[in-house]
Amino acid sequence: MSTMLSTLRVEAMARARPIPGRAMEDGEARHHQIALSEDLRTLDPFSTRVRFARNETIFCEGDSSDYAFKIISGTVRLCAHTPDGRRQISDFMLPGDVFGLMERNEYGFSAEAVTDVMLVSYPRNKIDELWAKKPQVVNRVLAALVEHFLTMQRHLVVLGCQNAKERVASFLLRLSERTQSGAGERIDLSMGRQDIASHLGLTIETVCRAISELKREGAITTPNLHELILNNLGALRALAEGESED
Amino acid sequence: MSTMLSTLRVEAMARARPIPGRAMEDGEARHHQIALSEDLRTLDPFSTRVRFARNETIFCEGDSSDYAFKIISGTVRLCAHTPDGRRQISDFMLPGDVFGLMERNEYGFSAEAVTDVMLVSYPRNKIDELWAKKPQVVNRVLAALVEHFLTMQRHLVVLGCQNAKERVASFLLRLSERTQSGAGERIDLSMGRQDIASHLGLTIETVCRAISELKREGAITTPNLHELILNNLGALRALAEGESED
DNA sequence: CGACCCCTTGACATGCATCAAAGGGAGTGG
DNA sequence: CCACTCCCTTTGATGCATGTCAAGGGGTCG
Repeated sequence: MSTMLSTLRVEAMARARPIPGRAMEDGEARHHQIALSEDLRTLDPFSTRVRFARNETIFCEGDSSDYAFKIISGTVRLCAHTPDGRRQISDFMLPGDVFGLMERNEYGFSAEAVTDVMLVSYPRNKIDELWAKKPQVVNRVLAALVEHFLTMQRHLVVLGCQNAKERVASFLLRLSERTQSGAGERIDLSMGRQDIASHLGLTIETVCRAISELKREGAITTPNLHELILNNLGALRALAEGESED
Repeated sequence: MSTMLSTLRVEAMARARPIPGRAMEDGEARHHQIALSEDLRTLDPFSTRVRFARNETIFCEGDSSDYAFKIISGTVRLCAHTPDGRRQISDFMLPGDVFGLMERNEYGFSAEAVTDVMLVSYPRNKIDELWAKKPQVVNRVLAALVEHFLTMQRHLVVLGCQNAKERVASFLLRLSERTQSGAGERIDLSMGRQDIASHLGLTIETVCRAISELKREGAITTPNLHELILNNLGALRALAEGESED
């Protein structure tokens, strides 16, 4: 009952299944995140609001991991840089997301502001104190880690198995699931095409062509550069989930 | 001191730095794994030895996650299957490795025997009881999760940024670091070429060609199909870590 | 010895990267 | 308010790395 990871599983079960398939998982992800966010709120007296401008670096891989961050507004990219200048964006963080929480002494990746962002920073030592006092916080952290984990695993499949159009479809679907849970269609594409490319292991040109093709097929519409409408979720899912659509 | 994640970080620090660069990280990974393995040993009375034959499925994605496993001997692949039959091997598990530990109700991936394997299975509920009694076990699990995490992140870079030869070089280096920590050269390539391909997001032919090319260049030697000698670690590292080698 | 399975190599096809240039959109200065 | 400029996106032309298809090679097991 009050055991450690079992609680995590109870939490996951307690949640009524909203939609079958992937959407459910994201629902759980958000659920855990909200719980975690609540925990962090008790640290508000020790937290600081920080602002970063577009393209500013929040921290670098290897920096001493003295703070965890929660996003108030804006978008952040988490990325790894290789010695020869290539980079891989492992994920984007949106408002409400927490990052830098599960590091060792040093951050394992860099964090950069995609847009102007407002963050709350929580000092490491206060976080440690918090979960020394409240063991159940550890469960939430574990839960969040496991979710993050599944997300990365899905992304491994994207990078390992999918072609350009499928990758873009996967990306758009996940973005839509993260922002509106409903079948809502309008997506805020706050990151540039180059960032999407770096996330999907493609070039900017290939991303553009894939988007254009989806537009031509009527699956999506782009009212402007940073906004996008999903007209045909079914077609996108067929692409993203690898169903042959003959 | 006896706080939760801080302990994890103390453990990581306490370890003297063995070798610079990636090897250090793997050293820490092994360290955590050994600690975790020790914890599980207290569960031995409840554990069962299980044998699986080559290519047998240990569990499927979606199965109820009633057991965690530790490998005694043999190799296991963790993989995701897509509806249309493609698959992505997220990682290989070697003797000493533990898997299935951080699942929710259901496993998030499938596990299959690459070779004949001998496993120890630990019942979920006993694990829960263990870390209800010994909170420091949770730290080890967290530490292991974080390590696993960094591993996946590095693999994201491999899949997102590297070409075929670089991928194979990365794979061989990691394998060598996991098995012998020294500059040892002989690697046991227990998995088939097709499995390597599925792990690296390539086809079997491309993997073969990359290996052949590395052989031609003298970087490696293949005494037989399932054994491989690294002759030139420097060249392989240059490839894997993306240093321009003009 | 033969059959099977997997690996290896070759020939060819193609999807994506690369190179190049034109097309918006937003901010700035006249 | 318009024109200019800059930055990013989009589209096109071309080349290359890797996928695909096909044939042969080598080891292992019956």
